[in-house]
Amino acid sequence: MERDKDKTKKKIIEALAQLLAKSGFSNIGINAIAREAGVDKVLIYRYFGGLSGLFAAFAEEENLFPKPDMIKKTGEVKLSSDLAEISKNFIRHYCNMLRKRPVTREILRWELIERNELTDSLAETREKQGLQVIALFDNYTEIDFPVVASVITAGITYLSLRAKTANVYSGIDITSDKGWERIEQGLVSLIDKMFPKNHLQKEADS
Amino acid sequence: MERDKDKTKKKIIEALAQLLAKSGFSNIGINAIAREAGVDKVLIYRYFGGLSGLFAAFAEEENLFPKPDMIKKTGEVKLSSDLAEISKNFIRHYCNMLRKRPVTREILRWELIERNELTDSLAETREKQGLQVIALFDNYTEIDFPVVASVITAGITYLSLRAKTANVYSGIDITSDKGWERIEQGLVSLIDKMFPKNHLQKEADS
DNA sequence: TTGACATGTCACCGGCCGGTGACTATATTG
DNA sequence: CAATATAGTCACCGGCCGGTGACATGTCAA
Repeated sequence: MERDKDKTKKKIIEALAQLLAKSGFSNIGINAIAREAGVDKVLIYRYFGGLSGLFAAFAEEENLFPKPDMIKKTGEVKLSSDLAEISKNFIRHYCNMLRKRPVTREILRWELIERNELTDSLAETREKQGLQVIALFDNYTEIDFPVVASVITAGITYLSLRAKTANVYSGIDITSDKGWERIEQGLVSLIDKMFPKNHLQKEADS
Repeated sequence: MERDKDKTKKKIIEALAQLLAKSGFSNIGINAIAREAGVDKVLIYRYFGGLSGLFAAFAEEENLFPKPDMIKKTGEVKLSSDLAEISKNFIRHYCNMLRKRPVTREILRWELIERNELTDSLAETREKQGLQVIALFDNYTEIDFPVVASVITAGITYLSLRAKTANVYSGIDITSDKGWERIEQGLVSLIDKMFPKNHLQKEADS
């Protein structure tokens, strides 16, 4: 008997992360978490008030959806470069972030099935950051930028989730680093098409 | 007692569709399906050999992922218009198809979680059709078209699934017809950017 | 030291699950 | 009519689930 409440709480929270990374949300339950943590399930009720409370604690604890570097701590956006560069950086950051965060992916997966304290919390931060970035493009009206940005990030999200149950999507390898470099690169050139530097230059390379 | 094997089989298959549309795949199980069909569960084992067999039968029965009109029955592709027009038509078809097919959406959702006879069957037809369309753009090398097409269709898929648990994605309304018209329109103008008719015309409207 | 409290253990409940064996009722065929 | 195959019913099993009450054990303060 360890008799250390804080340590036990931490063990439980880490067990949740472990379970998510290992087998996704489908097997998440009081029994499974307690088993994984090597702790009696009644403690989950006592310390967190059940699954919901544990989810809330987990959402606060972990850095599930880090802000891109371009968004400073103050929430201000670094405007050092043009819109195309901002877009490219965001895409690169988003791809890498998702690729190296299995737990975040599992929660995004979960989010498509049901809502709970965890998914809601993640969805909220994501929505806020998305709006923040999109706001930069307010005066760019040649295309419906919010729609395009939404579809592209949604597409990246989908492909990163799909990689768990498939290797290929429309011929694109979605499991290897190489495949993801191709995806990033392809999107980057799309961005260049969307934001032509100027018409003269465009005329020149034809 | 009805004593009509074929009718009972149909009842079971339809119960599966009903359940999927009603409450998604999470509640799918022998007991639930039998209950929904008003039939004893042992018949599912006898007639289909269990869930897997039922899934296979269901996949054959239903038209879960209809081909777009542009792909004729022979598999040939109608080349009546230019690449931009083909892309736009495909996007429109894909959005509408997903929006009006709750069962297909549920299976796509399922596909992100686990694999079974149903999800594999749907994934296969989808992959084939995707490659067929993308093949049309083989000689268009200005951008990595397969990547862009994959990300866009993946994005549409994600947003259509996400609409079950959220109303908004980066400020875009993803639940109403109006919101989806905006998404279609936004992508259509993106396509126009990707396939400029010619440089003279492009120069003219600036 | 002793009592009170916090921490952790254990056993049990009802409910749903997938799966199966034994049964009944109907239809068919000789 | 009788024998047999087929369609459908029913009861039961073990296992896992979420949830709870009763208990044991350690800690700390009066």
